[in-house]
Amino acid sequence: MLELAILGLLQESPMHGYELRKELTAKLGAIRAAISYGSLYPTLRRLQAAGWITEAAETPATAEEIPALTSRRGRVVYKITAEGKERFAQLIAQAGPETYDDTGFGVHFAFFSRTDQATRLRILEGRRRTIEERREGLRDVLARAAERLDAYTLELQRHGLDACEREVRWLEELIANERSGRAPTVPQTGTAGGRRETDSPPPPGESRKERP
Amino acid sequence: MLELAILGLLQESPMHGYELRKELTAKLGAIRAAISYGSLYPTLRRLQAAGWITEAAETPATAEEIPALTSRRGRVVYKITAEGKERFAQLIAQAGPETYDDTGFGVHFAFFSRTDQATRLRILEGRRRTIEERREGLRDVLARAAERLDAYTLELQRHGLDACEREVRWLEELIANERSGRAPTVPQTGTAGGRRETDSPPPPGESRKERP
DNA sequence: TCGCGATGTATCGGACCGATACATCGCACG
DNA sequence: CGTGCGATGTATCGGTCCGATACATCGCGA
Repeated sequence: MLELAILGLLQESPMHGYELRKELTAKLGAIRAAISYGSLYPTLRRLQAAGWITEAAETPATAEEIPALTSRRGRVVYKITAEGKERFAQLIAQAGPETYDDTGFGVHFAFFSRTDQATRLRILEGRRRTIEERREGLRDVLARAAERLDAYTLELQRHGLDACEREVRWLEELIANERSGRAPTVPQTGTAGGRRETDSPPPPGESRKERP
Repeated sequence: MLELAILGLLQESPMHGYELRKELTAKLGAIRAAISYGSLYPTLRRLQAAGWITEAAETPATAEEIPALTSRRGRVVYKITAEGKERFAQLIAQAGPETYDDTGFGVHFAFFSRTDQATRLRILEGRRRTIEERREGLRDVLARAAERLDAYTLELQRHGLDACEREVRWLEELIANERSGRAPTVPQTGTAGGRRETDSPPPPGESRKERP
């Protein structure tokens, strides 16, 4: 998952670790708290070893005369390679079961603008399926095992069930929009009454050489 | 987290691993998919080594005469010890930062009927704080960095923000109820219009059978 | 009788987290 | 003037948990 996210972000521009973490936090803030350096740096090393990213020298020109003194460590800027872009395209297109759990779906969704429409639709429907199953599980417990559980546990299940129903509706909207070729705009039920006028559908992205 | 959940469940009745997993899935279904055996069994071993739980022989009487033949492995039933109950009480009362993340809060909440009211209130307020901070982070991104992000990422943030606002409202209800000493009943906005008539606040002890 | 799905215990490699360490830079405050 | 502190920045370590896999038993229907 982290691998996919890093490859996706570096496709937008080269970055160093700290920056990557901030961007990651901004982009995935809705689904996870913050990426730990304890997973970020080892992953960067792994990606570099695999040849998907490379170090880009930070201040390449003006090579200082005295390199030995006060060995400045400096920032390490990474950029994606051609192989890395291929890897990203492959990861983004193939959908396993982990594509539909909370984190996996969030990461895939965050890069939907780099995903072709057929894949987007497949992922949205897979996610809907997953949430519907979770929802059915919760309904079962509430209907069949309610007397075994205390009031707090029941309230937790109710809240979870509500969240599932809400997410299914959200996914339905997105799927409908996707089918009709519109931008991912969902009628705002939330806070401010005003709805955003997102002006244009994202040009259906780099439509890779998917078979016509 | 798993440790706390196991200790809590075994306090209700002795169980073997498979059963434990099913109960865990039922009780925590709203917050996590299913506990992996790859973490369950090692944790059981750890808890046993620490003396919090012990093996309870499954078919103690009728010791078979031929123990060497066809060495039946059989189920391993665990029960909690007195030290285990102390450990549970200690874990449930102390609140660190991990108490307020999604999983941690869910596990604590699922055992609220074994938690005293002051601790319940503290945890609910801590959780609200955490979600409010997440909400502010999302609002910041939506207000300040919207033009940097694509339509899909924005939609993800909006959906996340909506979930945060919803959860804060839910927590407000629970906190209000807690303060007034009522049972954890939240006015149902969801599917079926009927509201449950939970008759009494659960006496802070083990109040098993809830409704008659 | 044969197979198959549910029950049941167990391990292994890997992903990710939280704590920690350490170094530099700019700047506010005394 | 210095000095301390928060932001920036890279890095490691131990531990928790997951997903895949293996293997054995039991009941039941074809």
